[in-house]
Amino acid sequence: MRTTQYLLSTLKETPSDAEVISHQLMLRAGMIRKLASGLYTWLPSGLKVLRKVEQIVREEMNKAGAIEVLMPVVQPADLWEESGRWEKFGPELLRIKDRHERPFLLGPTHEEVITELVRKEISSYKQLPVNLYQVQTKFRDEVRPRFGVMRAREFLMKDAYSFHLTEDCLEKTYQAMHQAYCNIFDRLGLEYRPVLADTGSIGGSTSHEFHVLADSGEDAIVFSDGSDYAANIEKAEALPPQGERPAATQNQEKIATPNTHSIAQVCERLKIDASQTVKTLLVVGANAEGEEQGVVALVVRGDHELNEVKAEKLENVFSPLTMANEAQIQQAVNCSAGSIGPVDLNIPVIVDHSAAHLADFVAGANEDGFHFTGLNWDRDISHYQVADIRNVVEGDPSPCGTGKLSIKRGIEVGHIFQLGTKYSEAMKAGVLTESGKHETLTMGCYGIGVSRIVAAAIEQNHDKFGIKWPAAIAPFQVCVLPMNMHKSHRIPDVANKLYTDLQQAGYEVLFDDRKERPGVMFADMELIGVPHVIVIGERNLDEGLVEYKNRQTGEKQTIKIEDVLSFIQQQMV
RNA sequence: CGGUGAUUAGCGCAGCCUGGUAGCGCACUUGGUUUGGGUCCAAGGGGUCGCAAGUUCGAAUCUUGCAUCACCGACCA
Repeated sequence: MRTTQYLLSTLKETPSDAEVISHQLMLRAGMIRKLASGLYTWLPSGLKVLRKVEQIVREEMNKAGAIEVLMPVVQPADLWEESGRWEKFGPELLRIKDRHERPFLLGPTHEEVITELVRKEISSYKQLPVNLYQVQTKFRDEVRPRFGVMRAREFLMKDAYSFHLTEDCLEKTYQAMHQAYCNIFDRLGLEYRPVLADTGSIGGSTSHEFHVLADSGEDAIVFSDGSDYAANIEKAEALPPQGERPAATQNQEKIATPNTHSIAQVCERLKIDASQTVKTLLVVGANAEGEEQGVVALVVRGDHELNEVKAEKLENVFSPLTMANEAQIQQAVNCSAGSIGPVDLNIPVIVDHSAAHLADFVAGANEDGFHFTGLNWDRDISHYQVADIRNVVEGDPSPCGTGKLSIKRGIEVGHIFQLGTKYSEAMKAGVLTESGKHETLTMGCYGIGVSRIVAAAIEQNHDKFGIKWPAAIAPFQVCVLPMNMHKSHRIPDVANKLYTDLQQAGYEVLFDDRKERPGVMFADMELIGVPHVIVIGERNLDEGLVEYKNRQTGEKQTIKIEDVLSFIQQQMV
């Protein structure tokens, strides 16, 4: 491709609303342009990368025995009413009506559609198992789209759905998908980890997420240093502290702490560590039917954080987890949020293991401007339950029993679930077994965020000059940069020949034939991240040489013109 | 959905307080200059100042409403 015939669209300045590096570089390198909040146009270079990721995903899915289909983006509401998600899905689901006022939606996912397909097309156990996938545009009306295509409203996703008669069979396909995902991320050349994950609102039993490791990642991933245990922090269990709780040595004492609302302020005033305090959070409670009812107090150590996923799984806590509002707090404890404590509450109190292990601790007195010191469980606070409701922290013992936990950031790029019968039951998808009995299908589902991978790859592979594409997904493999081409005949002759030769050898070559200064060319090619750069200048031409520069390593060397093709071939291996 | 802020040329911004001919840098066009790391000089094109209403002789500027966008938080298969 000649740059003069191409839409290069690089930017010198960084657009002000791009926060993360991948978003900035994708805009600057001319890969994407924003159309509206969370909606992006893919420009030629961006699309080339997107298609490469897509193709690798497709090849590995096919290799793993999955079969490609393509389902509509627009889906009829009645299917979602059948599965119950028309009601359950929040405002993230974009609902639309057609000209006949019939309700439809833009698909954020395709469980309903695939289950509808399978219940019609598959009727015998002989047709099982089957694993169907598509690469399709999804739409989720995110409350707050951000970070470019990393969290866009419209995005490209590969989603696969498998159907089985037995759990064992599902397990096999699940393992095959796990392996396929590892193959995909290996081929993409990204540093990634599969981690244990929460199944979230989708339900089901086993689930793994695949994370690309990057400091800018939105998820916290925990690792054991003594085993290969890895989990999303949402899922990682905090083990109860070892040994007996220390004995009480202090008496309960109420002290005045005016204008002291946060744990940090309390610690400052009392000259104590946050780990000797507890914080008490009020959340909306739930009755036996899971409907909103009253408020519940959740108590964690002052230096710990509430784990919302764990909390909303508790029976008497409303899901999704909702913090009590000011009116509810006033009604329940008659003080403001900064002064709540577990003493003498007439609402359910759920205490984290670590908080329940404290002796002589500090907490709010349920009276504005006062705290208790010297508190002790059972002696001062009687009615409470103990549960795991906090996030693990660096150095906690690993739940697998070996090693200590460390925490890294990750970008979720894949998620695989064993769904079970949640959708097949609601939508009556089953087959006749060998014995002629009707049996409900067991499902798995497997997603990969294709467009998100592009951003994640940049987060992990860039420097101050621009993108450093992994070989497998670079938009071009080689670029040919003639220095001051218009001033001589020799240079365009050599450049044109190299361009043609490399192209004929099957490489995607970007030939910068613009009448630009060298600096502009270098800067643009580094920004776009072309891995192999050939520079043709008068300087080396007398000796029949051109310069080669490797984008990844930054190494430069001169090579003979007639060796360029074989040299590049060598570099690609 | 709450809090904050923004909206002026393709991009980044100034002007607004104190109403009076709409500006700067980059980009773009033309000519020259320079030529192995984002040259320099000159000339030029491009804006119903987010939308609507109001105040005023006169509104980018003051008032009100609306819209869009962003950041923080909540939210999130």
